[in-house]
Amino acid sequence: MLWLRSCKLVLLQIDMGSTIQNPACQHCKDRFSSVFCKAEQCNLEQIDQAKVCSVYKKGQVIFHEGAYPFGVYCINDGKIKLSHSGDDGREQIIRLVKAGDIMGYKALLSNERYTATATALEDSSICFVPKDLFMSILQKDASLSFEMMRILSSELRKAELKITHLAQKPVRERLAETLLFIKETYGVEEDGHTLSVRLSREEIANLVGTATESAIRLLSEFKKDGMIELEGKKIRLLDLQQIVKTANLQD
Amino acid sequence: MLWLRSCKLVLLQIDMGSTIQNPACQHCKDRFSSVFCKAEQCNLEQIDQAKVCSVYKKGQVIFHEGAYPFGVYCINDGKIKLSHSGDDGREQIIRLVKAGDIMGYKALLSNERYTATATALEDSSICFVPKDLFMSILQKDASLSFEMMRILSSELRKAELKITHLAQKPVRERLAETLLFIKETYGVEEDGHTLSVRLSREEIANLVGTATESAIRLLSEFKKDGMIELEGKKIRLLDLQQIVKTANLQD
DNA sequence: CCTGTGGAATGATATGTATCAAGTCTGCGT
DNA sequence: ACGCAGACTTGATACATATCATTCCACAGG
Repeated sequence: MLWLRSCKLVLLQIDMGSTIQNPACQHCKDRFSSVFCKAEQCNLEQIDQAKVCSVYKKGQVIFHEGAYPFGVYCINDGKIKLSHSGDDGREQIIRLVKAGDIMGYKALLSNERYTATATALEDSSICFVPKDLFMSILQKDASLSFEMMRILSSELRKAELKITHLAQKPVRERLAETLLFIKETYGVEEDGHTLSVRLSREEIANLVGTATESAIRLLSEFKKDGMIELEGKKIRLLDLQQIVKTANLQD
Repeated sequence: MLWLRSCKLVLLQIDMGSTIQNPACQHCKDRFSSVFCKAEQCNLEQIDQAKVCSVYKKGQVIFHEGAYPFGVYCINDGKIKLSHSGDDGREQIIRLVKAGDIMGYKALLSNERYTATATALEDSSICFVPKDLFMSILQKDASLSFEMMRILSSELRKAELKITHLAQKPVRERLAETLLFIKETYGVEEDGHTLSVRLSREEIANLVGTATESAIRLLSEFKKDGMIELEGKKIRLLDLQQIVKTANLQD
């Protein structure tokens, strides 16, 4: 019983991430692409004062499905996955989050518990803005509200498109689409081809919505067809045109 | 060439719906459940003045995927389906809209074209609020903005859940879930069992995300198992507990 | 009344994907 | 360097679901 409690304590510590010197929002390299770029200057300063910036190691959980939200998270640097865990334990990746993005706003706005778990895909530095402050600024700052609505609308549009594709497209097309989506989201390395995230095959499968083995098999096929190149977790998109064609995108 | 143009004119006329006596928002039976209930009184009056209420017949299209939005629609009475049409022409129903709900806000907020088509499931009376007015009120009225964000968040949550289920659950479970969803949305008739919408088998399939024949077959099974009763397009949910169990809902 | 039409139902069959079961590889801690 | 656990890969097989074809049925129009 004793070890259990101390174990929990350790976990808690891990979950908090380690607090680092707070970098000023005004100097954040993503201040022009983030939501907050729309906020009024005075509000931005308030956020800057109140926020807490932490570093999370790869694999660490930032927040858990079912937990109550106490604020929003703004990614300073790094890559995060947001995922639902289905009834049978299989996870479904709902969103990929990058620097400048915020997360955790949905639960906050609808005043419910988190419906997804946020996990760091690599070491990441993340700012936390407390609920009360965020909500009160949202009340006063129309352009921030507006930006939030824009983001929500855009996420909703993407989600609805994903529903349609999940219902109507075969795994092969969805996998090709997912590769393009990863490229859109996180970009490529200097060579212009290698995706700049390292995802496990299981994660790719959970993004596509299929079994791990199916994802592996199709990736091998793509490789055989010369569309991609595989080297461990590195994925190089060689023939982009062919991938787009395979994805069979119309809308 | 001439007949083509006149044909288009006729279609346009149909699409507009027929304008009727504008009922006052203040007397709308759904004014307490709609988004606008949160709007400040003065703004509500403005909306009331500017809105145009029209009647659409069953099967009529209110707006089309790909068209530009000029305002939001608020359902006064009736039932609407919102659907994507996939690449192969099959439609995916993404939302069922009822009295008091609004639609068309997503395209408006993200300033893009409609990504879905709205079709009346039965004769419906729908109010149209022009874009400029809606947007300008949104700028001033924080509580309306807030309510919009709440709605968007909630829709997003539902969409993400649907993604997970579509990826992980078999058709049988999704069909049961869909029946419950229809009940939640539109309710039942006086007998307490019969769903109060008439949907074609194809529409049910498009809601579940499966082939029409599969939906039909499973509905027959449900009937054989005594969970439901079928009579043409009427569906009676007899054994709710069993349906919930079949849906296998955990989250 | 017949007849045509569109939705509904059912059966036969094909096929994509999941699942199970071995293997192989790889990185990591000792 | 070793060995071990976890990730990856590949193959064999089962199964759910889509697809195609046919029949049935209700209903509207001539």
